[in-house]
Amino acid sequence: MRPEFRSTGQKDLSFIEEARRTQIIESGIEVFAELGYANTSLARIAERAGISKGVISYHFAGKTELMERIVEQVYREIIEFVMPRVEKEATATDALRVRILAVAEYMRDHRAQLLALGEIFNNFRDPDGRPRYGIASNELIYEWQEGALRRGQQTGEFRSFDPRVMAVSIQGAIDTMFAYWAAYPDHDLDAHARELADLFEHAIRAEGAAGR
Amino acid sequence: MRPEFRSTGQKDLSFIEEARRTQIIESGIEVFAELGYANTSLARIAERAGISKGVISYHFAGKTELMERIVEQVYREIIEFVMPRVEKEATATDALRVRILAVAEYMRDHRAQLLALGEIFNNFRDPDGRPRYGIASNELIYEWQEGALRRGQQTGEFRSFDPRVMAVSIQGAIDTMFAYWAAYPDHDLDAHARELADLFEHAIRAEGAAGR
Amino acid sequence: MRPEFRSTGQKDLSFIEEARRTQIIESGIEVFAELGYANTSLARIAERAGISKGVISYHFAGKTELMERIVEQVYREIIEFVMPRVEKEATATDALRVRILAVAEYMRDHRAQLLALGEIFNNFRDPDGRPRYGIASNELIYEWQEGALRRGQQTGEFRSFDPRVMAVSIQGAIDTMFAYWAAYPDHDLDAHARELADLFEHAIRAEGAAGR
Amino acid sequence: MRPEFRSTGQKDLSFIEEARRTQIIESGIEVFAELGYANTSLARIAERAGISKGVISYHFAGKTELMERIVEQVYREIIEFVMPRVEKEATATDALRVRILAVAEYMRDHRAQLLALGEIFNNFRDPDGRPRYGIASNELIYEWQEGALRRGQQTGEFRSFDPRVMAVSIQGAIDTMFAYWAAYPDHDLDAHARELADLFEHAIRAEGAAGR
DNA sequence: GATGAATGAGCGTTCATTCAT
DNA sequence: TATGAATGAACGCTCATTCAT
Repeated sequence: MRPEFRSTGQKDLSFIEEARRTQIIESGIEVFAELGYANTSLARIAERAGISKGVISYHFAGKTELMERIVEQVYREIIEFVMPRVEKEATATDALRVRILAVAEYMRDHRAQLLALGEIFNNFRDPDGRPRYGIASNELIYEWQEGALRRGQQTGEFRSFDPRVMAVSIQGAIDTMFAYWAAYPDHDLDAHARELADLFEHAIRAEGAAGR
Repeated sequence: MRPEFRSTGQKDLSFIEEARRTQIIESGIEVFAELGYANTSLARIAERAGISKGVISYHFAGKTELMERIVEQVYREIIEFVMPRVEKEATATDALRVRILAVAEYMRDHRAQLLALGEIFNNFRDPDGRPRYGIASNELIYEWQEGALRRGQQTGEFRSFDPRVMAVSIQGAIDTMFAYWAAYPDHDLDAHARELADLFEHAIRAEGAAGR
Repeated sequence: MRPEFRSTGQKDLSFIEEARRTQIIESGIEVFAELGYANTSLARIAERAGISKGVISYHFAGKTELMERIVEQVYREIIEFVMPRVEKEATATDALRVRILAVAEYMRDHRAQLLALGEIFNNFRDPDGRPRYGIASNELIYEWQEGALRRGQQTGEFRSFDPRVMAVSIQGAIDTMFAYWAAYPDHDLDAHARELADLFEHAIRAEGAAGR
Repeated sequence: MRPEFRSTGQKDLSFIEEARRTQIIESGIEVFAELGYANTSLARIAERAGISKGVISYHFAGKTELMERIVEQVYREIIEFVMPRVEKEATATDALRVRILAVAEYMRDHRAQLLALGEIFNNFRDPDGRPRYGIASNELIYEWQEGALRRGQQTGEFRSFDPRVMAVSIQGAIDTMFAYWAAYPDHDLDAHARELADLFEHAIRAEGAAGR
């Protein structure tokens, strides 16, 4: 049994331990992405990683913890990629456009990560049957986007609309863009992203404002 | 075992047979909706229907066929509900608005059906691991919507944009509306639908056109 | 999945179902008796019964239910064998003697049953780690024996002593007799039982009373 | 790996080695007592001891040896506690009484030790499935007690009875006293022991002898 | 038409043990 | 001395499917 976390925190994870966990997480991402949630078993992940099945149970408390770590890691990666780019923008309009383009840019090199994230998000349930993640996990994103939209409305940049519905729709359009590209890898992701940015620019700008 | 071949086609399904299949499909929809794809087994569906497990295998070739029938039925219901309403509209703009509102109206009374459809769409895979449905199954919808958008562009009603991306985004926004409402049942679905209609009206109308 | 009990109760268990359950219970008794609690698995019980492993899970809710059924059945058998014999006796002294002899008689032909019962009694624990049975399950026996002893004291047949301690010790001596005989099958069980009856007769009779 | 052979015997166990073994044995006793045989794993013992799992395998040949050492130690402790007290008594009657009282006294402060001993005694089996200990391990005690009883019979102190059955029953009554008290910690252990001494005094004394 | 019964593969998990460091 | 890491077998259990009745 792997020792529990000690007082000094995660740093106590040895180099080897950390490497194995990373390896298992990456194999897990690949298998979730390729085979889907229902066909992903610890045995298959172990096989992919070239290790024995019990190793996963040694490094993770269970399948549950492995999935949580996958979600955590991918989520963090996305945010760390997207947020700095967005925060550089001056206007709310530009921030929204950059957000869409940045996510698309991240997608291009992290197809498996996002597929795995989706599989787990949509399917992982607690023992009582309730979704562990699901759309409710987007709450932080919704709130952040809502705030940005409200500010755009206050400056007069944006027209009047329900910021929550708009925030939800923006995220939905981004997710849909990914799903579409994931299904049709030849689809032009960047062009799609630019179209999406245009779409929402037209959708939210104040009535009198000129187009780009 | 139920005979495989019948000379006169579906009409040979006796009344009892048809009733059983309907009963099983409805129970299946409930279970998929409540427990999710990974927790839905034939045993649970049979339990819900109050029948023996073997009955399902008797009436359906397997879990696979049951899921296909569920998808078929729900899909057909939606189309039969939405299309007549859409086709009554004269302008492309109104048709889009009505489409969104009609789907929302359907959602209100068919939460389980749409949840089940989503579970199967997102998770059902062929033995080789490839998705059976997935976003590619929206192709017909995309093409229909694309055509409508193109016509709007030709009449000058709509601005210039990529009709495929717009069609995909419209469908994504509708799906997202459902997922959001399914997670937050107190959410005002009709208001959301109206906001969505406004959103896309602004997003697609020709530059000089007036708002509503 | 085996259907749940229905309103009309156990009689709904079909003949085959009942036969299989009996067969599995008997195989379970044999395996618990031979290999001990820790070495008894559903796989070994199935192997002994000559059936596939899953059959047990089909007929019993789990290992837990199987063990409960074994305990129930053996317990009931013992009581049904011993009680009628005891109740025929007139004096408390004779009743005690007959109880000991009757249990010994039962033991002779039900070694495996009693070994299995002991294994489960001593080892079966709830998920929280607390013993499911254990000595506390003897409470009914203790109370019954205690009552008989009290009556003997009231009639002046027995001397003064703590009836609970005596009841516990009688049961303990009987259990020990079984364990000793189970370990040394050549040991003379009947002679042991008679010695035990004498032992307790001397131990409990009123001071002035004559020996046998 | 720890060297197997040492020329000078046990004294070669370094102080640290001895301390570790003691620590592991004590943790093992606690875990066996609390969780029972089937739920006791080396991992849990190591966790209780606050050491890595491999350490146990380093200091003991395996789980087998650890259990043997636990049995040895507890057994020795009991004998060292009880025997000197018993040997001080002059009459066989008093020796028996003192034996019972002394064991009860030991129990009071060594509940875990005796529980662990019982778990291992009743469950530990050789790879071939046969009990390693079991009631047969009481042989030395039986013989010693048998001898004492025979001497009492020769001096005319005791009546005629089968000394082996009596010895087995005495030990059984003592074990049962412990089990009962272990299950009901509020039970008055000393009163129970005194009752037990009275019980056997009445059971074995020669017919004409007076009570206490 | 319908069922109860059975199967065998696969699941996540636990375990005692081994071994390089 | 001591450890972390890994292994592979076995565990209880669930599942879709098959089949005789």
